[in-house]
Amino acid sequence: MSDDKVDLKVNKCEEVNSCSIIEPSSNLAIEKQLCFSLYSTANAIVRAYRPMLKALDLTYPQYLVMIVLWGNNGINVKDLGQILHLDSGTLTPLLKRLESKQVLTRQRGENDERVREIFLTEQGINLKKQAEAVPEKMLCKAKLPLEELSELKKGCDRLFENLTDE
Amino acid sequence: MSDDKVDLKVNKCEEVNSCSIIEPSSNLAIEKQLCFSLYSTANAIVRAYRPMLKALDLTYPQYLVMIVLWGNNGINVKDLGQILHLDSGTLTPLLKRLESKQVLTRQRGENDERVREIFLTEQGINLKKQAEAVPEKMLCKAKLPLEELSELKKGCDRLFENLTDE
DNA sequence: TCCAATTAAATTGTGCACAACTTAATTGCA
DNA sequence: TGCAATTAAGTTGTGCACAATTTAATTGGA
Repeated sequence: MSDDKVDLKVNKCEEVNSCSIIEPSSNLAIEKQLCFSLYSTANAIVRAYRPMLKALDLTYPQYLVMIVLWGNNGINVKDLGQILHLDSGTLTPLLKRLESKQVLTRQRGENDERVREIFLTEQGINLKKQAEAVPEKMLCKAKLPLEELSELKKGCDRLFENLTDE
Repeated sequence: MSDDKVDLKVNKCEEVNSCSIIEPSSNLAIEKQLCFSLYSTANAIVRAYRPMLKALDLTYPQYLVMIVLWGNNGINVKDLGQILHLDSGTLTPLLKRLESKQVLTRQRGENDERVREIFLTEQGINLKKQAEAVPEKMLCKAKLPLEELSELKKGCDRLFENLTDE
């Protein structure tokens, strides 16, 4: 039975000539799906960060929030969410956990009581020094030339844009 | 509304191709961006699948499991996990949810009582017909040439391998 | 043969990610 | 000016992902 429509096989539609008709096994099929590769790689990235970030007592999403704050101290939840593509349902509990770790505080906006402004504590500011070692370690783990990583990023960004703007 | 504050360091580096304010090393900055892009794109993919899979009453990880089963009916949890790069802590509850939806059954291996073999029900087998429409819709949403999607997949696979084999 | 080591799943607990909804403050316009 | 519409954040509930641990079955070597 032909599986050629069950999977988003990047190779399938390439031309009628190539591969998909030859081996319609579902195992192989799933290995041909871009979405599955991207999903698995994102999981692998979070796994790879985990031991490095453990020393900072941060998860990967928490690390992303801290990176934004190191450059935008006092940012509010909405703007933070626009940068990280996350909503308040994700950010509010995450920020509360970071607050309980004493790396930031969440203060009400003076002009607008609805807004929460996020400020780094001294501890949060100091964490940046340790964090600066992380990307290098990650680059080591990736074991790919910068040019290739850069191309990969461009592809992800283009796909993200297309999936996001409707 | 100037977005250049919102359009954080993490994104600035792509144009400058050199260091950001927060990250002194250009290489590290670029690398960091890739992980964030990939992570955000994976989230966007799951979001994009959601409305399409809702008609099948499946989540994206459940859909992946079903794809494997449509090609490997009777597979056990360990082998399923190796294909999908997921462990029993993720799969066991997921499979129980699929079982409660009556699309599969989980049976003990005859030769080895430790093993769980997963079998599709009639309902599960029939679901494949509806699922066959999904990949094409996804391809539409991606709005990118197949050649570019194929390159993107190759990059993800290479990165996944490097992050995974230690 | 026996029992320690290994193996396959399951369990427990934490932390996202997000849909759907609620709460409360602000805005705008009739 | 008053109040409906909008907005920002928070809440609730579901379902992953995964580390760490547990349970139970199987294997293998002394």
